[in-house]
Amino acid sequence: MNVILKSHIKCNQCPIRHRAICSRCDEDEMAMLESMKSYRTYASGDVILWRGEPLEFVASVVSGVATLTKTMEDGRTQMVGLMLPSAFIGRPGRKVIDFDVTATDDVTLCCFDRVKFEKLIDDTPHVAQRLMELALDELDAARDWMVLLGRKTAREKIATFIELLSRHSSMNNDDHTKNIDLHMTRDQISDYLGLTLETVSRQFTALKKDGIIDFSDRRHFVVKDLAALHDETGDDADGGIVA
Amino acid sequence: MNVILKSHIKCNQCPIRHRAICSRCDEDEMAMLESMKSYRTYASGDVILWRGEPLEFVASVVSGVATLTKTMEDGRTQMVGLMLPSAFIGRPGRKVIDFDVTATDDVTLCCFDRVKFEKLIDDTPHVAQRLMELALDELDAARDWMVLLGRKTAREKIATFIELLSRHSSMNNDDHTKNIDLHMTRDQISDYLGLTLETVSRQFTALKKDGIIDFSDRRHFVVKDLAALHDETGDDADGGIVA
DNA sequence: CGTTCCCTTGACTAGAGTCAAGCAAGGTGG
DNA sequence: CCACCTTGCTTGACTCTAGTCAAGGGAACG
Repeated sequence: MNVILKSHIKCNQCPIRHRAICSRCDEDEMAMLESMKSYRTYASGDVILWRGEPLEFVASVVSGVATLTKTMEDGRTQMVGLMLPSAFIGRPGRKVIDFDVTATDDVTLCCFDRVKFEKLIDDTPHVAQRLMELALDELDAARDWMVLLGRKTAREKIATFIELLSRHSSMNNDDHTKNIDLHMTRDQISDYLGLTLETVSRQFTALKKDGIIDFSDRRHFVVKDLAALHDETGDDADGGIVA
Repeated sequence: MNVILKSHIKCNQCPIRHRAICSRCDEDEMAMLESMKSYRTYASGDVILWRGEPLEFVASVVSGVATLTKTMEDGRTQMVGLMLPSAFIGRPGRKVIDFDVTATDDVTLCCFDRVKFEKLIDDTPHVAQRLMELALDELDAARDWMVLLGRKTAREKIATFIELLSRHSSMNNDDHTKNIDLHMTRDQISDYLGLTLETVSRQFTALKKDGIIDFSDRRHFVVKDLAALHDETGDDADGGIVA
């Protein structure tokens, strides 16, 4: 469950120091942030924020993965964002958010009181600049995802998703033959890709039958043919659409 | 075709003065922007920027509507943004953009040299702050659109689209019974909604048969039953998902 | 007046959704 | 330690929505 901790990691030892909203800050600005921050941790599956709930804090993801989801009245759900470490949750100037934020892993957040943070932005241009960059990056990602949701087939969606995991995994570990962790259930993947869980399952099976991937267990797989995988994504040869 | 004009509208008479990237600027900052800007105009249908083309300028939409589209190798196209007056095109820190920008109406842009603008952002916090807000607004819109693309039925997509036009039109003109201009062809609408043009046409016909809308000609319609229209969007009663 | 563009409509198809049954792994309690 | 349950996943059979292919209408324009 949700635990609030006083800040105990020094900012200059923080794993997301170079990528988060603070990345452009100088020493004085860092000292200011350091005095304001507090950490919260959430267990896998915890809801971090409910849609419509008043937004008391904004936060950077320090470790773990959180998802943003929107649910329609009848229960249809669409994931609208995947928040990896260094991503920023919440927005200055808005008192509520209109999606649910959920921890898919154990998550640690570096939190700031929303009202104080809004004042900080006016005084600290480096934070606004970095927040602008992060928002524009998110926007690029959202636009790529719109192509996937609006135009790709189920097979292309799954191939794109696997390629994404594979690229992300090889950033941390350059052995391409290593098992990759799916992190999510079939149900969560279907919400991410705009499919049903049955279709996700069938497409995994199909890609396995075609020798493109192989599952060691339900949650871990190996990409056996990276080029063939890419051919199934619908993106062009140089990865253009993802750019 | 594309015409470049020296700036001739004074910023303090500009129609988007209060909403564009300059909205937070003081007099000195405005003078700076005024000296840098130039206008470009495009005719309906002109391509403003091709995907992959080096990005020489960034710009605000002053009048008219531009679209951002991504096209897959085999021609499948998805619109990923609709740029209305005050929207900002281009992003500091990126030399190319990975979508096409097209004028759907006659469009006037207020342009700034990209490199100069990037320097400006470092010196003018009010611009970075506003750009952050605009990016976050775009992000919210993109996330709503992801729900539409991933989870809504054809009928819900069309109803949402019509409601969007209707809301936008009543902002400028509060007579709800007035003809609303579609602005786009069926083909462009289908690219916006992730459908085919035939499905768009059929859903228009269906909504007309059900007495919810009525077409005066191919491009102009009236909403006859706003409540019934909303019921078809799939969004909840208070418009929650759009929030 | 013919051509082009845009749109509508019909007939058919296919891809993904729905409903349902059952399996496997892991956890729990007797 | 075994029986039982739960959760997550797979698979099959069937349905249905939206896509595809094709024909034709009507307005606009040269």
